[in-house]
Amino acid sequence: MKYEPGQVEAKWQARWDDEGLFRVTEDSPKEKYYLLEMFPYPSGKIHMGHVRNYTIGDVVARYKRMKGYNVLHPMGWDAFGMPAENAAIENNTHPARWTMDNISAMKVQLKRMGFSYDWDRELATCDPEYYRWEQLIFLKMYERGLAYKKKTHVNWCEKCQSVLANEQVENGCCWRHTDQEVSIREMDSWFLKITDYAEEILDHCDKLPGWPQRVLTMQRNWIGKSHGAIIRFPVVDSDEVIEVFTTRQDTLYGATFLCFAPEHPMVRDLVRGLPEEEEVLGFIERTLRMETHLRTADFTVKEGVFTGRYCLNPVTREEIPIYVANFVLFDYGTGAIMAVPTHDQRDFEFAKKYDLPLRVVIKPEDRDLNEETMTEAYLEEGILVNSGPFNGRPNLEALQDIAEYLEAEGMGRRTVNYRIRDWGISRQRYWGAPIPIIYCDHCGTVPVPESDLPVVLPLDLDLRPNGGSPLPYESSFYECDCPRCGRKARRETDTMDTFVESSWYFDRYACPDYHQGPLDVKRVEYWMPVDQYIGGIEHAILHLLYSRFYTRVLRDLGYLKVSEPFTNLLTQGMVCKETQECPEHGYLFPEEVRKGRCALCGKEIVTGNTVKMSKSKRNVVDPQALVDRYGADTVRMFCLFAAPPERDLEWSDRGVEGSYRFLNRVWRLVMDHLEELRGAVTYQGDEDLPPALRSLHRKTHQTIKKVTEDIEARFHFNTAVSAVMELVNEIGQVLAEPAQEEGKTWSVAREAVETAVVLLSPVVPHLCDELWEKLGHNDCLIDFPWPEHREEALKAETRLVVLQVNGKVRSRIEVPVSLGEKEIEAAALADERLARWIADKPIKKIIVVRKKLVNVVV
RNA sequence: GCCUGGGUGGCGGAACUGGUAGACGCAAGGGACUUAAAAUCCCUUGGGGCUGAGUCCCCGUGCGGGUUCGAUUCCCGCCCCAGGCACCA
Repeated sequence: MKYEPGQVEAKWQARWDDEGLFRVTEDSPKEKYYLLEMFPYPSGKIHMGHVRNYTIGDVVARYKRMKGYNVLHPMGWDAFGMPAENAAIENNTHPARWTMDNISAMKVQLKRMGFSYDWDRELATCDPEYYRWEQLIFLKMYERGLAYKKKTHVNWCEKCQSVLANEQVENGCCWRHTDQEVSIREMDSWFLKITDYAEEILDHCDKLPGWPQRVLTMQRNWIGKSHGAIIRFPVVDSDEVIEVFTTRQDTLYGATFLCFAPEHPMVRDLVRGLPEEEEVLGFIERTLRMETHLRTADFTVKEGVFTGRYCLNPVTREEIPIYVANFVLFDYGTGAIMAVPTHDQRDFEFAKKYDLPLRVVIKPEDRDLNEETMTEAYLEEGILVNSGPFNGRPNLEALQDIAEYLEAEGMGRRTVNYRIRDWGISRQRYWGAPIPIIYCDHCGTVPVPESDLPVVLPLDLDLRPNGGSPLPYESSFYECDCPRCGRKARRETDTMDTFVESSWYFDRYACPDYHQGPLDVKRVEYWMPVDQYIGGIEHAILHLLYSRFYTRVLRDLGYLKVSEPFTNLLTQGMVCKETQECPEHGYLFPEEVRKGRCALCGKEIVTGNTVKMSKSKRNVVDPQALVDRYGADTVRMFCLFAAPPERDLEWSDRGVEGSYRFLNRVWRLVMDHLEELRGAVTYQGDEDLPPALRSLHRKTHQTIKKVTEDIEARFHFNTAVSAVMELVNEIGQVLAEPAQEEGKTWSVAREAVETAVVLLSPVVPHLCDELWEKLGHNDCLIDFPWPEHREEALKAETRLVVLQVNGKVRSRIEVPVSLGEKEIEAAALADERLARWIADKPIKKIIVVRKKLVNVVV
């Protein structure tokens, strides 16, 4: 009987479905285990990245279930977003239609992969039953001041016709349209106050031992906490005071000028009516037209313009000039800096360019610095000079004292500054959750009453061909009555960033059918936190940081008991493949290449580097085609076998063949000996065995131990699969040789074969369930307890000891396990080959490593 | 520039706490079976050396040093690749 993956897989998928095998409830006596993979955006087809992510998750889910946990393994759809709008415009369809069609198609594909999801908990974020609760949460955040509106300079993507959070800008371009430069616009936007939670989120980075260190490091750097001071510089001939943030108040006596960021609103007031006004405003306009990214880049020349105004250095009482400079960031600190050219390289370059004064205030212990001859800023530690009462003090020591002095004198205050900014969530897009706010000429900004939720996104309207949102043009949507005064009012037409939906979907999985509120506190308390979260490394900051923020907000709103959403995090690497390029036709899809030549023109193709699979490079493999050809089990196995999950996976068609061959081998191993195996009683370790069988029995239990450890401790499925391959190889060898004791042979073989099938079942569940049934079992393997190795079976009579002379391997001997160190040493010295190497050289030292190695130093 | 990973055969990778480098798989070559092919099975496969082809010798984990009886593993310096961040005051 041939292995027919198509038939086997259809049979078992139908059976799992019929039995509702993966449905879970909260009333199980078993301990809960919440396993989650990042939900997909319904783009139309699953890609290799999905397959890899969800296969890793499925193995863990099935393994944990077999280990006796009540496993929640849900799946849903991150269903709002711009691609739906773009596709809708292109294909003359509706985003809702496009999205729902994609969901159906991808659901079929996911089911075809045999993933063990509880589909009863499926949710789509574009469903009003989902986003109504998101709107409610927004209102509660608004009540608490966690959602607010402010004018900001925002990143604007022309293609999206939408604002991008700073975090969504990549290389100065939109993170979705990497060829679209981001420009700066002033706009009124809604923000969520993630900064209120920055300290807690940062602090708890230390309490996430189940997260990869590098993700935590990235998040810590993103939050960017620094201690410093805000120092007040009074403006000459004015009541105004300029506040600057600095972490280097120790250099305050050396501050010889001050710089504003071009965006700073104070600048316009300061220059009003001055002869410098025109030049300053011109400079600001020119500078702002450059994107922040480029403007502040390392290689950009530091430029600025004098405002014509001066302020007082609060400690030296000197009048110092005020500049506007391109390198000062408006969003960091106060948007203005004190410039200390002697001890900051940027300030130094600026001062040299505009011939501004320098004053050294820190000197190295062993020499003096000269302002006239310095060629760069002195950044090291040293002793304070020219610093009034602080002269002679080491600069780091004086940091605190100077801050206290400033506070005492009313010149400033100590402060903690964060790099992270509040989360801008306003999007001028259609396909998103409406922000539940109404603007009334009389009452101002009025929240939509809870009883009026959800504010439903209207579906029956025409999209605008240029890509902008139709909502501001749809009077039936924006026209409304003010909930306070009843007069005509206008509804907010911005929708929310889709990261809002993905910041709490994992909570909703606990109670997707709950209608009395966003979350059923009891059920959420049962499931949360997620025990294991699995997804791509590309979400290391944004999604994961927002989710950590949202979890705390929901906790403070009383919906959640936990602070951290994800106890353990596994970030998997990318799926890569080499590119293929035709000199004439450019990048080619794999199916456009025939025997190393372009299918279109016959020219020889050039094989390029191995890079992340992407449509633009055309180095993509469609999982569906592979599943059709080899079956889901083969695809699953290859994804796991080719590399450990955290590493990038290099795609190899040959490797897939290899996985398919192995599954065929397992199939034949069982089917070729089915009668004998079924007739045998599984060996229980209770009888004496001849050496070959004892070895197989030992291998069986070694494999159990190895596979369990590989999955449990480090998710190294590649080595787990290797271990089972070794076991299968050894079974094959034993069965190939003529057996001495038939009965015992089949008995031990049955134990080995069944073990291999059970251990492989999380990886290739269809094949294993089929073989399991053939072997005479009725239940699906997911309800079979994961095996435990028998310590007794691992024991051997002899062991290999490596013999070295001066650290080089010269011989190997088998010794009885019972031998002590002294006896092993004696056995080593008795070895002929070793003796040849020692010869008559005097033995200086003998090192015996417990049960492994003897090293003779001569 | 900074931060974080990584560099091991023809290829993907293994070696878990400093103890046999290259498990397992792929590819390649040879052989068996077959009219033939596919499939399957068996053997060889890091490089080099050798009147005694041996459970032989030398070299070998990016490069150069070091610690150690012993280093892919630890330390110092350097090179390269990938990802992230960047005038952070």
